[in-house]
Amino acid sequence: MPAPLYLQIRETLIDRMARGEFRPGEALPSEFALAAELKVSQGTVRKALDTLANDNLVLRRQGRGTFVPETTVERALFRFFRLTGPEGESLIPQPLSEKVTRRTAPARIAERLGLADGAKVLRIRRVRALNGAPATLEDIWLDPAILPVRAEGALPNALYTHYQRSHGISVARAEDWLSAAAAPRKVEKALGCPAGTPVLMARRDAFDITGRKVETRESWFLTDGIGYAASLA
Amino acid sequence: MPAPLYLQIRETLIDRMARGEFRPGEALPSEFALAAELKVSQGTVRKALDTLANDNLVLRRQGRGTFVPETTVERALFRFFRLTGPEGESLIPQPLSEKVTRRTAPARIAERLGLADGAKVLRIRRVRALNGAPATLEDIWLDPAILPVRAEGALPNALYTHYQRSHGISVARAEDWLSAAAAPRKVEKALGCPAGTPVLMARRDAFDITGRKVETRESWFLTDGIGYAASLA
DNA sequence: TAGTGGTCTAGACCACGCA
DNA sequence: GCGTGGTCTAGACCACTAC
Repeated sequence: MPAPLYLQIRETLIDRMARGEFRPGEALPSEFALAAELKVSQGTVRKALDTLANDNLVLRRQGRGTFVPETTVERALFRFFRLTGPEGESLIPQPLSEKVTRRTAPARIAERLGLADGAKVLRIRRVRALNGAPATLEDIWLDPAILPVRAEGALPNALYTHYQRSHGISVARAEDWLSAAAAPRKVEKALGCPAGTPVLMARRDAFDITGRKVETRESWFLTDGIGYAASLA
Repeated sequence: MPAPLYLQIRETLIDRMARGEFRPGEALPSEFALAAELKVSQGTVRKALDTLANDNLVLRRQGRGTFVPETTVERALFRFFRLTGPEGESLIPQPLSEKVTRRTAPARIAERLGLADGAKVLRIRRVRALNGAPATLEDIWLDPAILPVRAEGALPNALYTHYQRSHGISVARAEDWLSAAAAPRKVEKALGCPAGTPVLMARRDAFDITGRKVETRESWFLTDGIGYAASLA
């Protein structure tokens, strides 16, 4: 039994976005144009576009068109940066330091990125401040075959924007796994907190629009008046 | 400008579910029956039902009908209990102890429940085990005017099932706010962990289908091989 | 004014569950 | 076999945007 037409069209459109035929910020063809091209009714195209809009894979604006989302700094920060104040106020992280290194993947990282044992990967280690004080240490691990981030030159605060602009990779979805731990030594040093301070530890896998894993990271957060907001529906 | 028809119908259906006209586990009238009753086309009713299904407020099953979701134990546990093993394996909490008390609301709780300062509330304090060891302490705060949970008799493991069966309240949505802390004394005592153990602290507000806040809770989790799973789309 | 997505309708046929 | 929701089509009109 074949998948419904509208789901086939959905996949077609995802493919075309992924291979860069429709680029971030650009409008897709109109519903009628797509319907004519794909030889289905406009209603079927609409249903496909609705499911994409629902997953934040396209942006529909009445009177204007259907757009491939741009990973703007604001979007990246609000959608994928979940640390807020106690009443849910957004916080804006301030970069303090960052360093890109090429190294052999630790076993757990190689596994999470689906690479062979001993593969070379890139690690971005960065420290950011919240409310003026150093509060986050992030180790971001990348497969250079997918995201060959260059070590030279400062990276922007919103990494996902950089992935899209410089490497054509749009992060569409992420899965976080949170636990509490005593700050490891590297966190103590980076954030200047006392030995054994309880910190929020987050493991994240991030995926592009085709569902491919493009990043894995390990982050540590000082949660003094700060928390990770999650919504369950 | 009035809201679109299908949204008005959505609200009508939510109202009717909330006032118990359609009960959990029961089927709603068919699309055609609703269309005839509400004097709109079947397609419009369908669109309303689709938005409800999308928010998990109804359950659609081809060939059978559209159902008001029952908060089964499984559903409550999988949807609103987010602690998993490192690979995302679900864990099933085992109740160890629980106590319901009536007391004056602490200021922060009164505020979160929208009650006057000094109002009387119910507190359920319970301890549960994961993987065989005590791992969670939960303080659940209720407005007795909404959820007059009785102190006598054991409560089921899945509280939200109890809210629905015994009080007609269906929890539809929750917002969690997570931070890390050194275990407070009550957590040390309840879970038997050493002083100062880092624990995951979760603040939750839970809402019914009409959007009314029906519960607030504060939980502490030992995260040894355990984490809180969150999905960002 | 022209073109876009948003709403609403009407009707056909399909896939599924059940008696 | 019948009733349900799921898919697909066709067409009308509205609301918003751009020119």
